[in-house]
Amino acid sequence: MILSRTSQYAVQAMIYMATQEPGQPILNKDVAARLNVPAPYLAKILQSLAKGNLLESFRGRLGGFCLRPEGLRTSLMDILVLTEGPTFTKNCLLGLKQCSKETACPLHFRWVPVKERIIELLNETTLDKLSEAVKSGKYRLADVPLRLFPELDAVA
Amino acid sequence: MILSRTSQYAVQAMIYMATQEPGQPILNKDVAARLNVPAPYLAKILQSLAKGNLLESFRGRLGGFCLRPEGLRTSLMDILVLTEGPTFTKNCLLGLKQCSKETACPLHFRWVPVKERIIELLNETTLDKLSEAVKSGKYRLADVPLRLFPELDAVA
DNA sequence: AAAAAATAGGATAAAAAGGTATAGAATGAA
DNA sequence: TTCATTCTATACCTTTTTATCCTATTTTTT
Repeated sequence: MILSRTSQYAVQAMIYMATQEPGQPILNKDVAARLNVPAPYLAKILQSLAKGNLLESFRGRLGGFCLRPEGLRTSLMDILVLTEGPTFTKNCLLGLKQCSKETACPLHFRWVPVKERIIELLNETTLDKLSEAVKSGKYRLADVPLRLFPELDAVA
Repeated sequence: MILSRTSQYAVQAMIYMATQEPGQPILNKDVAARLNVPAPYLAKILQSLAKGNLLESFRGRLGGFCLRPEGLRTSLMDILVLTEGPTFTKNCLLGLKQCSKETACPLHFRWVPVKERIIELLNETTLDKLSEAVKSGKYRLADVPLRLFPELDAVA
């Protein structure tokens, strides 16, 4: 309804990274297996997250990706601005190039307060909260239940 | 942020139809000119709105599209269910196939109340309200100001 | 120094969305 | 009837998004 597949994968991956041991690089292919998404595609996404300074990347043996030191404070907004573009929450619902308080589309004043709620949610929802939720075991991050990949439990 | 271009055009077109004389067919090309969108593309959209019973269509001379008799009560949700598909507001933010109260993604309980607000907005916002807003002259429906198309004032 | 393991990056392929073109069918008027 | 007008239907093209593949390049281990 709101997010591209790229963004969905990015958020899932970031939450997963946040559940892992800090500072310990995690392999792209392990994240991909855990989330059940195509590894080469996910690699591109992780690379762009690294370019955007949300992840660190290390090449070579013992390489991989991991959160930056303060990564747990990353908000959903931080991620989505990278994956959806900087105007993510700025556009008119009807697609008008100019739509502001002065030159408004007929939906503008109805939409703005709802949009504010969305923005608030994206800003206040951070990886530490989300990773705690996942670690509690009450929430699932991917479609396939964990138990179907017992070989990954060791990695986790 | 939320709507496909097809949906944006559909909503714009429906609002425009609602500002017109009831029962009087309006030409696709006039709507396209007024909204400044490609006419052949808009034609497809209007046809699908007609198939979905939101518009009536008439062929031949004096033909065109117009709202159905009770069309002013059409809500944004009515339109978007047609253009975005019936699961428009039903999907998980993270794209999980299964995401409900029982098997929730970590965003679920944060997202649901915001989504409820969006759904409420879409359901309660109807064409009569929106067309009144446009007819008041305080809101604009398309990017190009009306004055640039004086030849359309007669049509309107 | 060489081998192995990992990301980086560019080229490419497939699918979906956006947009165009064309032929056909219905309607009203000359 | 015939013609212009308008929607209908289908096929097609283009662009964007999603996904894959292959070849560097970097780093660690041997």
